[in-house]
Amino acid sequence: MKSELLKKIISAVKSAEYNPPSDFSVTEAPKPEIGDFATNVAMIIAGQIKDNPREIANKIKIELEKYDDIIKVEVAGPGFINIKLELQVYFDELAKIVEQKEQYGRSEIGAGKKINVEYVSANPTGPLHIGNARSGPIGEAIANLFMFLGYDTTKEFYINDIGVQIGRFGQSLYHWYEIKDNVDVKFPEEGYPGPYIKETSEVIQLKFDDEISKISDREELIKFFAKVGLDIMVEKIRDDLKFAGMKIDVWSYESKIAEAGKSAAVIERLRESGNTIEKEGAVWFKQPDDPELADKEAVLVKSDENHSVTYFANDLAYHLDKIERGATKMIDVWGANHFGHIPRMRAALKALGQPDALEIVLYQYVRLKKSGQAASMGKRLGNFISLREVIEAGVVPDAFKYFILSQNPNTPFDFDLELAADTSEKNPVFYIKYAHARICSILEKSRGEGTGDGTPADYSVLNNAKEIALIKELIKFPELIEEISTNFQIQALPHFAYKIAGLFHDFYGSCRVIGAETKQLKQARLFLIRATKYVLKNALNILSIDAPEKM
RNA sequence: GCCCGCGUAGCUCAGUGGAUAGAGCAGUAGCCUUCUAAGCUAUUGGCCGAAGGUUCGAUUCCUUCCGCGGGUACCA
Repeated sequence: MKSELLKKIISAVKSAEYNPPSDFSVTEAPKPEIGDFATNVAMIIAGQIKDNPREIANKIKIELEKYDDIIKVEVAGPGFINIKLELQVYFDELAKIVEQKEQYGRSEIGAGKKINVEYVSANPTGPLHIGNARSGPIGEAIANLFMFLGYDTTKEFYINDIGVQIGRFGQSLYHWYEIKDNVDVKFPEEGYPGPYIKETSEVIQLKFDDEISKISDREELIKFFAKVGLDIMVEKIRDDLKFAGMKIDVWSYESKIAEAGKSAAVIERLRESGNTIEKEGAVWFKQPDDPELADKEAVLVKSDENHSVTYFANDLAYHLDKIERGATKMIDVWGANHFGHIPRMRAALKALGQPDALEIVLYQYVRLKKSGQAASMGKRLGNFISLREVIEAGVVPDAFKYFILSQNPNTPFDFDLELAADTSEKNPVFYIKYAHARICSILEKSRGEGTGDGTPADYSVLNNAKEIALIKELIKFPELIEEISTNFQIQALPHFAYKIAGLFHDFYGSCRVIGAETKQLKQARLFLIRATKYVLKNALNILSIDAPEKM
């Protein structure tokens, strides 16, 4: 709708004999009484040609008034042009929602394209805490959104099951076994301090009693503890995600990428194309010829005795693996601690001929708030709140998702568990769900009364301001979805759903549907609330939030 | 030190080069013989971190400073 208006404005500007500027805006008018849309085009032109903006606006106004579906054009303030459209334009769009039903807002722009969304990917050295869990709803929603736009979408979790951290994890678990024979043994210096480590170690000792007794070598035992501990943690993470209503399609293991020789192959490819150097006993990624890549050098193969491969090299191999599996675009949802990883990944992918394949959505870490003080949280710090704790404390999964998704991923936030549990039932998500349930209830009560598919309603009886306001908001849905698919500002979607719910509740309060004054009005309103239901349901589906028929 | 992000109501956060800066929670006062009161109505609350600059117009863009977080690993 807005894009059509944009075309008309450009052509009106031309008719008024001005050059349309490239960067003017068309926005919703600040108040419905003023108009539907407002544009600053005249002021931008005025700035360019040093002329009076109101005069320019008046000339454009004359041209705009020639369009049939524009009923009022006004020049206001310093040179805004406020435009009011024929209501029929909105009714036509409403008819489209009713006609397309759950398909409204869907598109085929993604047809034939494959997207891989990688999210959570928490280190399997502990349970899923709300820092990592923040990426869950974000990744889930982004993946759903692309699916909605017709992309073949895969949701993926990458498990970093090898490397230094896993070694420390194994040592930490082993410690609680070793200490039983030797009370003086010290906890590993960079071990994982959380109490779950001791609990997990005891579970392992009990469950794998036989196996443990057969291993005598200390290093082998540590490896054993790491391996089974890892399986336990992955299972736990899987359960927790499921518990919170999130569904991962593919679980990929770093070890499998490495064992399949994919990391070695990537390193070899980079070597052949002249993108590596050897120094200090290690192999580095380096590309001094390209000014963009020149300072992005990073180690691929370590100088240690095993010449072990870095996380970076494995991650590169992993991303190429996703491309090999068919992904035309990869979206990674990464925590802020991966910030430093971005430039070298981009640089190396560019060197490998995949400069545009990777999009990264960065989210800031959640801080823990206790008695007014906020503190960083992490597995290595040992002071975190797990996702499960949050849910068990009374924050229902849908409320958690809404809470996370309604914020810009790039904004850090402070989480207060008690407050969250306390206010969970007051979470705005219920306001949205309630709107959906209310609609379902009305539709149920009026079943068989002209809501059938083939009955076109005469929408022109909808002339209440609340009805019009609701329609005007509903029809923004398709453009909003497409916008988010390019800017990843997912928080706009929950806010949109909330606004729809608010407009509906408002409408509900002053307009009767079943008891409407005339039959025509009742029918038109039934169609209006059906349209509202489709849009709400689609939005909630994308957010991975349940849309209940009853509450 | 250097690089990136953030700083908006008591709390948690939206928002934007434009016309009076928003929401939830918290507070105050009302509304259920009527399609679900998980709702509605009214109301309190802000030098949009500070100072400069660009602009017809800055909370938004630029510079400096302050505060917080992250990065600056042969951790992930």
